[in-house]
Amino acid sequence: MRVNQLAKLLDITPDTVRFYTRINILSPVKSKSNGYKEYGQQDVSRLRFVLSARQLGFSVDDIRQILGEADKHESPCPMVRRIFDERMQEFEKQFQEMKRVRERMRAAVRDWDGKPDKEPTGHMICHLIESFASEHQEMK
Amino acid sequence: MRVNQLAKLLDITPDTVRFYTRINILSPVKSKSNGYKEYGQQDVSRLRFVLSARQLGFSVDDIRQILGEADKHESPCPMVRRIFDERMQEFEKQFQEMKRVRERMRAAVRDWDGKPDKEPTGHMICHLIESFASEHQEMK
DNA sequence: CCTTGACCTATGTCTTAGACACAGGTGTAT
DNA sequence: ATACACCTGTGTCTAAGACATAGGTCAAGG
Repeated sequence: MRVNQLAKLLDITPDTVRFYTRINILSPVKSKSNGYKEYGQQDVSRLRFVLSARQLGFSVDDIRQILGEADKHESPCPMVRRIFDERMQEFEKQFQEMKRVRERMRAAVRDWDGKPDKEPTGHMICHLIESFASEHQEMK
Repeated sequence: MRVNQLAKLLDITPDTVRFYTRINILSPVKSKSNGYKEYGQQDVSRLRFVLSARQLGFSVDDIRQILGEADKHESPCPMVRRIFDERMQEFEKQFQEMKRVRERMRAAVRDWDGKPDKEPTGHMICHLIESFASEHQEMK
């Protein structure tokens, strides 16, 4: 099984497969005849695992550690729980930040709807952005 | 005014100021005596503008274009409105994706709460992740 | 046998918006 | 003169792939 076939099987791009190969999460064998990488069943299930973990917010580096633990025949579950708590906290923080930005963007749409365009002056670059900023948040 | 002082004034890190300097958004003059960069009032207002635009979801490259337009004494407002619509669409898409991930993470917490840890087997790396994945989404 | 053309491959570089590490400079107190 | 805290510019690094490039493979057709 070569890179393209594996990618299609799991509905990802060949570049993603190549990426995981490059960082040694997948270990295909190099064909002697043409240098192409041949992926086996082991790679398929490893990659499936990687994709599942990515969907849950684990970083690629997290996954590397988890795989390393499993490769030593030790249960990765405690590590998984611990890392997951961290990632979830970080994710929540980012999510709340995105919610704030989203509200700000929506407020800008409302604010700009009736306003005209203007030429830049010596102390104004774009009055839309600058007047919105001075109205909607404290500047120093 | 040097990098640290400017950073403190606008409540950002010196590295951020250096970054905008490196990409020529800010243009301090190099002191002949010690090679330090001296920022002027122009840089302060430019940087203030950059920060306001960043808060609204514009990319640094967007801001570069907007500044370029204003530097040519043309109104950047039409460009600003156009780019903003794009960014808002992209942002919304990302936001919805994050909402989905967030729900998935919460479901995983509930799912894992009662489950025990397990040793990895030949076809299971971490049963928490893998059983969650097979229950909660279609795999191929 | 050769050649076209479609498709495939591995490798190297690029991306964002700064953060970090480093080596050395400045300036004040001793 | 020296010790020390703080400051500076420059160079490198980050995450998770996407993209560009140069070349290889293989079946259809001449």
